[in-house]
Amino acid sequence: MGQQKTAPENGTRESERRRTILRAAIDVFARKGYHGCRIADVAKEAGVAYGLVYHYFKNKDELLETVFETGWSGFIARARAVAESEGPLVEKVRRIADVAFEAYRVDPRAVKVLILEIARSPAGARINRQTAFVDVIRLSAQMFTHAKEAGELRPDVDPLLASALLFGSIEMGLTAFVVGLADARDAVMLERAKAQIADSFLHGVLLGGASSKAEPAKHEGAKHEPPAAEAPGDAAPLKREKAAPKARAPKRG
Amino acid sequence: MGQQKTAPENGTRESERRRTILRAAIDVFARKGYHGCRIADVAKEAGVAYGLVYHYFKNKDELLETVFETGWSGFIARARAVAESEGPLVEKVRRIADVAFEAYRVDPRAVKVLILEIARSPAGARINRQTAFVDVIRLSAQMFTHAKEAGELRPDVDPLLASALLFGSIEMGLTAFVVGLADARDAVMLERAKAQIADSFLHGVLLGGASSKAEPAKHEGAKHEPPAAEAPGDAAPLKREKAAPKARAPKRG
DNA sequence: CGGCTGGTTGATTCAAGAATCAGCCAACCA
DNA sequence: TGGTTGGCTGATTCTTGAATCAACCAGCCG
Repeated sequence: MGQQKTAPENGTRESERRRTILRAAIDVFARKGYHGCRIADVAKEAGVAYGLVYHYFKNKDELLETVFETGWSGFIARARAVAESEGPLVEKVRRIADVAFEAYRVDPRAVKVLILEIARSPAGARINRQTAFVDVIRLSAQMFTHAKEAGELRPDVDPLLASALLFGSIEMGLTAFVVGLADARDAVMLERAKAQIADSFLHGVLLGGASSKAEPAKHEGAKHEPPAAEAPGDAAPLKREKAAPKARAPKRG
Repeated sequence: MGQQKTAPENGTRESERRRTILRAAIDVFARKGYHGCRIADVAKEAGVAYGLVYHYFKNKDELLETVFETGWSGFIARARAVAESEGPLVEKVRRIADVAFEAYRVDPRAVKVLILEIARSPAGARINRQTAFVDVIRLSAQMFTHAKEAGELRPDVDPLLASALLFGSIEMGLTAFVVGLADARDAVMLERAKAQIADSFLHGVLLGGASSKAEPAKHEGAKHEPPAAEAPGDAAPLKREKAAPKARAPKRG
């Protein structure tokens, strides 16, 4: 019984096929959404027989669950590493934003599924999903608690809420890209969005508030001056044209 | 043809029954999620025959759509009113947070559905949903653009992104309650959360940043001192116990 | 009173698609 | 070479639940 169905157990002994299917699932979910696609779609995308999906995954739910765990565990591990590391809060917040945006840059599809399908979705919340989501927030809440004790935070700031706000900002920032509100094809924009999220969260948006002056805006030593792309003609340089994705037609044959 | 099926037309001439069904739909969606419930559930909840649902709504999708429009239109109208009003940005931001939290206080179920089911959900994005969501963000982005021109915003802040962040914060703040991370039964907590969201967004969370000193923290003239409930023992006063909601068992008879 | 109208009912129909299963085939071993 | 194993196949079965529809009933009008 060194290898039974639906259980890869040891991460390494994971069949090539299984991974192919998982990848296909991510792509299909990202394209049509969990409910909007059939197992057949996943199988086809993976170039594999319908039945094989069930060889590797107990059912459709487990498939989504696995997609989730795969993607999420990576993120949470990195986030945890940052949260539990030593250093000033300012730095940590920036690095957390980093982690999230880097994940998006590397695999936007996966992030899309995570954000759109899993993070919320109460339906079939058989698994952690919510729990896992809540975990990161708790995790970083601890970070804020420590920061507060160290006098880095305003005393009237609630750590749990601050944590929720940080991730809310990050999530919505990413959502803007996922949804096409902002152009995701431009790496510079991702970079700027990331920076602004951290900055706004830390210093607020008001003119009066300490601008990034107090801190080097970038910890990569790059531009201190906004890039030329910053055309002030239109006030929303992140905006762009985008055709709405075509939804599947109603069933009627 | 003064009144054909599935079309209430004039808001006022809306049959009592129709409203009952809509209400039931909100409750059931909030409890089980859109995909997790059958029309039969809605009918039962409304105390109405199965078929009647189809008398008033073309199909399940239209039902969700209507729930959405009903709830959302109210919110967007208020938000727009605030965004387009005169006054300092600080005030506007606070009032927008107000609108959102007030909506939640009045009808948490409806807000839950809006947040969990509709705002995201790419599946069946037949209608606006996303679009509508995007609209509010665009709307408030204009507000930020004006504020920026008026010199109220830091120059390096992108209006569109700022808007996304504000609503991201609000949404995640509410989500914390929806999900049970924070205790929603306490009006004081809602009040505090609301205040902190606006404050953090405006001034940031750092100690160095201008605290709410520059502005009266509350525009309702109420408590300037945090209530006694503010036990500093645990660093996360918003936390509370909560049993996980029971999910429907897997189909297997 | 008897027939018409329109809201109401819920059993029946029907399609979608999840899950199963009987077996195929390639590799490997005796 | 014949037999065994196990990844793999995809037509078939079965369940679920959306949508339909024929009949019902209450009020109303002629």
